[in-house]
Amino acid sequence: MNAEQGVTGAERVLLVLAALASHGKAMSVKDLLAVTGLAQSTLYRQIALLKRWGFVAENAGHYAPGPISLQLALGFDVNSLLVEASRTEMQQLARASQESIGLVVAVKHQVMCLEMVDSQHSLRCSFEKGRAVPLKAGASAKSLLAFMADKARAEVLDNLFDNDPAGRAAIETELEQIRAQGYAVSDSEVDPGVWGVSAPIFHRSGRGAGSSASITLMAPSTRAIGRENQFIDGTLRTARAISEHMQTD
Amino acid sequence: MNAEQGVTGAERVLLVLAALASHGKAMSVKDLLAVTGLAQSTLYRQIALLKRWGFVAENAGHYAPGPISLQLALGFDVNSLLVEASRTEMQQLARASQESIGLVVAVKHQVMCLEMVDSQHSLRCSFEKGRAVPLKAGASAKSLLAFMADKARAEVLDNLFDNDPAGRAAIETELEQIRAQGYAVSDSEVDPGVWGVSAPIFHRSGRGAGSSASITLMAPSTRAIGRENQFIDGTLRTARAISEHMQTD
DNA sequence: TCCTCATTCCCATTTGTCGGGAATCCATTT
DNA sequence: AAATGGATTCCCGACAAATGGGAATGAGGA
Repeated sequence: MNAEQGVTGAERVLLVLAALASHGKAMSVKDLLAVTGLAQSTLYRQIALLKRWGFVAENAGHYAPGPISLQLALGFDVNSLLVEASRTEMQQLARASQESIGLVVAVKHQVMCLEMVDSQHSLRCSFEKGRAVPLKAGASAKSLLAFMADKARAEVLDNLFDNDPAGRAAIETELEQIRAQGYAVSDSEVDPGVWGVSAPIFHRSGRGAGSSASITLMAPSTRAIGRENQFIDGTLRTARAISEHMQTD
Repeated sequence: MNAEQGVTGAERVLLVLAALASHGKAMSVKDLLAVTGLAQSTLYRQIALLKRWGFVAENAGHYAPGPISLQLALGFDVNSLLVEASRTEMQQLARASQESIGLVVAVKHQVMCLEMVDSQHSLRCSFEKGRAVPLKAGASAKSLLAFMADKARAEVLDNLFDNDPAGRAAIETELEQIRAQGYAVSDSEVDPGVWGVSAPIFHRSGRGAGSSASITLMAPSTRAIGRENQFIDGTLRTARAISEHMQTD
């Protein structure tokens, strides 16, 4: 039994990198101090290290991910079986539904978009590859939470709802229901006017049989009215199809 | 045993990440052991850490960059003043020359492509964003080496030519000449049939006034014949224009 | 069945890291 | 010009944490 909570040693470097990644724009040292909670001298040491390796770049006192990030992203794309296996199915669903389809995963306490096939409508919901939002609300987040490993879920919820036992309880029961029905729905839960449905992809990674990826369909609420079942159905079917690809490969 | 001296603590994590980044495809533990020179137990500890944070992903015993890479890449794009400042100029040069233009930087011991504007010809030279090659040969590499800080150059050359004093001496004098003329040229030096010219971009980052980025024009050797001066000229002009943008900001 | 490779554990040792605080720089502001 | 505030670097003793050797286990492959 490992006590995993204390931010120790090497973890501090990753803490800084992760902070830069999720912040979305260049951060000052002050920002980083606040976000990471590191001591000043420690922070500077980590920054220097990361800079030396090309993991962060500096612009006049502001820090952002460095050039090696591009290389990493390239490596991710090339090697992601999941994205590979999903692309075709996602395109089919996009064509059939005429709405936007996303492939999302849970990373730490965020839901991140790995791949996106946009709707052709001029009014469309979208999301960039690599963009992330808190793993807290919305169809994607709920679907991911519902079907992730119990321990991992507890860890996330402990963190995101530590000051809100009521909200915590509410989401727990909602997740229970989502597990029962096999998908999650949201309406204007994160962004007003956006309706979404998300279903889990199961891939047996190693021993665990959990899920940490989902397929999400997003549509303007106005276009979703009356077509909820069609959308839900298609999303479920797509997620299942991808799950099967992941088994056999 | 590690050839380098400075591999300490937190650096080991980055060592693993960097190895995955530059390898280009998923690596087995055995590969990583060989490349990083770490002890088995240490390596596994680093991998576990990186996995926990989403920096690496695993597929049946093979490791590759994880999803957070996409987020990092996004952050890099958004915040790279250099790329921002270069894009327009690069497009102009591409239009004028009808050849491919790349923006490259030196990262550790590699030359990495940050941005690329492709030629319209069906026979074209190209290079993906994020792709990297050894900082050893070719117009881009030589231009970067020639104009980088003395200490950094020494560090790279010490490393890449440690078994080849003759090659080391040869490139030193070549770099000398490149510094004098302000640009580097190559012909079939890395890839057969590819001609290239590369000129440095100067940006005063902090106190140092060195350069670590270059603009490179690449063309099939056959199309370069007789147009060398035109290409060299255009590349120099473009690099200078970008340098100026970087000053005034 | 034997051998290779992946993965996990244990533990004594030592090595590197942490962070408080102060000193520098630098660019503005007053 | 002096002062103010942020960024950045340096120093150093105490402490905790990481290292890696080795062995054990599991899974395939040949």
